[in-house]
Amino acid sequence: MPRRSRTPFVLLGLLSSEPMTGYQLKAAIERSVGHFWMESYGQLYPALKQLEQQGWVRGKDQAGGRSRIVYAITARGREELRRWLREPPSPTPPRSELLLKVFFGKFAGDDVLVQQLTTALRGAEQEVQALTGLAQMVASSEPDAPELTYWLLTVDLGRRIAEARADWAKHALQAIQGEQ
Amino acid sequence: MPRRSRTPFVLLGLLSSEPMTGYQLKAAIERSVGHFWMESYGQLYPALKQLEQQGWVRGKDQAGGRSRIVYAITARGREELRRWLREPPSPTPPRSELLLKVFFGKFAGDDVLVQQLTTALRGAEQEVQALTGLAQMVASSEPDAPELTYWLLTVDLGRRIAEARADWAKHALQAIQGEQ
DNA sequence: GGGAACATGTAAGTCGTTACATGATTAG
DNA sequence: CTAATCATGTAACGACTTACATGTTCCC
Repeated sequence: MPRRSRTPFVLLGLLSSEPMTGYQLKAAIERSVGHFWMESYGQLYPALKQLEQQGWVRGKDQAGGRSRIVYAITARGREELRRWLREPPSPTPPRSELLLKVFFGKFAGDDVLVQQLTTALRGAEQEVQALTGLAQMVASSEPDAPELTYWLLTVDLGRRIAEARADWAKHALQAIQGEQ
Repeated sequence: MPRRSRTPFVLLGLLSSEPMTGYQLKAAIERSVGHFWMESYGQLYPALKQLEQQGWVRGKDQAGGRSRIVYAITARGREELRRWLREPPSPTPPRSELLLKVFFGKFAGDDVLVQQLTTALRGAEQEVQALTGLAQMVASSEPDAPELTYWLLTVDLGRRIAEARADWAKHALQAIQGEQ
């Protein structure tokens, strides 16, 4: 059984707050869940059409002017979103290219590995910075938004994982260099 | 440009140690890098054929008896592996279904979210246990293997991230339940 | 007038999983 | 003899990315 796409549910989730066009949905994804989820137009527009066929959203062609289709979630759509939210997340097969390069590190020499780990450390530290900054910015600009708690939680997991990666990279560098 | 498959390099990496059949490679992947990487036969066998066409591995048909093709890495293959090991890992687009469910949690009710987070906490704790046990088992059974350091490092990142997820889940549960 | 942003979509191609098909060998 | 393991592969399908194509509207 092929793993099911979660694109429809991202769209339903965002349309639960307010009706939007496909283009606006793309922007909303980047703004709100962009730090842990992304969609391309090639996924988004076909998914919207399918959602409409299923009756989970309704699209209104804006008459006159620029071509625009504003999509709104239906009662059925809300129901299906709630059903999906109750399901346990399907386990993602873990894949880390960095770890592959660590594991086979001996075949390229420890200097290469040190280089990779240093870059990874920098990257992880930058991500910690970026997510910390993001959280502060949004928390101060929209301190009363009701969904703020949930949003902050999503940023927090990203930050904790980035911190774990940074700590690990430091540890790994010590283990490699200390051994030489 | 489409993202390049890393399957060939996993195979090259494992064949760097010793020649193997496709079937043995599958088992070796599970044993060694299975906690952060997996391959299916549907990827593996075609990849081996392509690697042979490129001259990065050489396959020897076992004459007589059961049909077996033992693959060995070539000098060219080692070169290409080293080249790949020097390249920075291509950034993986982050996708977390759990975070999606947290972010849209309000649409299903906090009780659903608590359920999801509790399951996630249990899962993360189990993973910490499993990886800790794995590290101890291998470290004690093969204490002198030269590649042990590298292997332990890969397990360690997994463990740290699982710990971060567990800590986060606890924090999230407090944030949700404390708010009610 | 021109460039940025708004807006919708498709075509081609890769990646990857799952399920199926087939058969030989070995251990009990 | 028979079940597990060893062994190789393919077909079908779905997910996803990238690049392309096209046109409008707003702001300077």
